[in-house]
Amino acid sequence: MNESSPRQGSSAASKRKDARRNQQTLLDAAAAVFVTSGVDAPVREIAAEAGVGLGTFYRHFPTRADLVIAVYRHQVDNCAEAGPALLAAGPTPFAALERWVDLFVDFLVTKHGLAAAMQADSTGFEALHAHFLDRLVPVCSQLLDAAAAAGEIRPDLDAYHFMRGIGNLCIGTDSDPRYDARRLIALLLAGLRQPHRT
Amino acid sequence: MNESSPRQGSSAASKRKDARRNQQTLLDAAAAVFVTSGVDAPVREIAAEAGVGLGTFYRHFPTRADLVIAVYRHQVDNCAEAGPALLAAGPTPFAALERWVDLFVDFLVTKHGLAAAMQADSTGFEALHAHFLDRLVPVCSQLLDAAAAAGEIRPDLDAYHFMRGIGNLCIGTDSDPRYDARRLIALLLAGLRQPHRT
DNA sequence: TACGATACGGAACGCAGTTCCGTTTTACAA
DNA sequence: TTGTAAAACGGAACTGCGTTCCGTATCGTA
Repeated sequence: MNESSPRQGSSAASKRKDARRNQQTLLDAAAAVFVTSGVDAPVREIAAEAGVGLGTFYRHFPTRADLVIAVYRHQVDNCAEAGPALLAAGPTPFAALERWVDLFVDFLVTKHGLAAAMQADSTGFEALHAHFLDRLVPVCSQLLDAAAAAGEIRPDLDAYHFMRGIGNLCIGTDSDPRYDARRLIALLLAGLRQPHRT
Repeated sequence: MNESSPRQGSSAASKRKDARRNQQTLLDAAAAVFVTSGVDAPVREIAAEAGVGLGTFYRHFPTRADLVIAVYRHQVDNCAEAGPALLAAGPTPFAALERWVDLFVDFLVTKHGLAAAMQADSTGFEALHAHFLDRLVPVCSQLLDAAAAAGEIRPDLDAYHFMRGIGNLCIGTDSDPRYDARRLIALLLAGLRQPHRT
C-alpha cells in the first residue's frame, strides 16, 4: 500500500526518454524554487526554471499540489520511518515522541510556507494534506500509544489531532520572526503529560 | 489612540449622504456574505450583494482586508472589553483566562475561515492581523499576568505567542469537522499549568 | 527513412484583487 | 429654483494566478 508498488504514475518509468528527463528536471527546479520563493511559488516560475512550457508541467503533474507532494514525498517518508527507529532507540517512549516531533517540526518549518499550504481548504493542497496524514498518522499514533502505555502521557489524544495541532502551530514561522512555534509545541507536549481532566 | 477620536476615515461621518449610506450597505452586505461564503468571498460578490460597483467598494475600503477589519471591529472590541470584566468576576485569574479563551475561540471559529485569513502573509490580511493583535494582546497579557501572579500558570509565555498559538490552532475548523481545536487549546492551557521546565 | 504515437510549448481561459476614468449625484450658492 | 464644481458612482480593464487546449516537434519503431 506504499512505495513497494511501482505504480506511482508520476515517479516510475513512464514511456519516453525526454518525458522522464523533463519530469526529473521539473522536480529539481521545483525543489530549488521552493527554497528561494517558498511553496507558493507560481507554476510559471517553476516551469521557467526547468526550461519547459506550462503544458509540460501539467502533463507531468495534473495539479500544482501534485508537484509539491512529489517534491516532498521522500522527506515525508523519511519522517515516517524515523518513528519506529526513535522508539527503539530512545530511553523512553516520550523521549522518542519529543524527538520525532522535533523532526516533524523541522520539516514543516524548513520549507517556507509548507505548514500553511497544508491547510486542506485553501489553494488545493488536499492531496498533500492527505499524503501527509496517511503516511504519518500511523507513525505518530504508535509513538503516542507507546508513551501512553508507559504512563508518560494521557491517552485521550488521537494522533490526527496531535499532528494537526503541531502542523497548525507551525504556520506563519516564516512571516514573523518573533513567532516561535516550538515554544507552543513544547507547551502542548507539557499539556499531554497532565493527568486526565476530572 | 483608539475609538475616542472620530478620525477613522472609514467609519466616522465622512461627507456625503450617499457615501455614508453605501458604506453601511457594504458593511451589512459583507457581514451577510461572510456568513454564507466565508471571509474569502470575492469582492465582486460583496459589491453585488450591496448593489454597488467595484469602484465604490474600493473607495470605501482601500483593500479587501480593510473591509474585513471594519466588519469585525466591534466584535474584536467586545472581546477586548470582556477581559477585565472576566478577571473581576471569575473565582480565579485562571478561570477568567479560560473563559476569555473560550470567547476568543468562539469568535475565530464562528466566522468561516477567519482564523486562516489571519495569517499575516497570505492574501493581504496584515491589517486585520495587526488590529487583532493591537487590541487583544494587552488584554490577554493582563489575564496571563494575573494568573501567573496567582501562581496558577507558569509565567514564561507572552501573550503574543499564546494568542498566535490559539489562533493557529483554530485554523481549519470549517474544512474538517473531525478536527476539534478546543481540545488542543485545552491541552495548551494544561501545559501552561506545568511548572517551569528545569 | 517514414510515420504514428507521444510529448512539447505557449497562447488563451476563468477567476481573483485592484485601478482608472467617464458619468451621475449631491450639496451649496446665486 | 437652478447652475455648477466637487464628490461619489459603476464597471471596463489590468495584473497575476492556476489550468486547459491544440498546433507543432520529437521519439521510437517498422
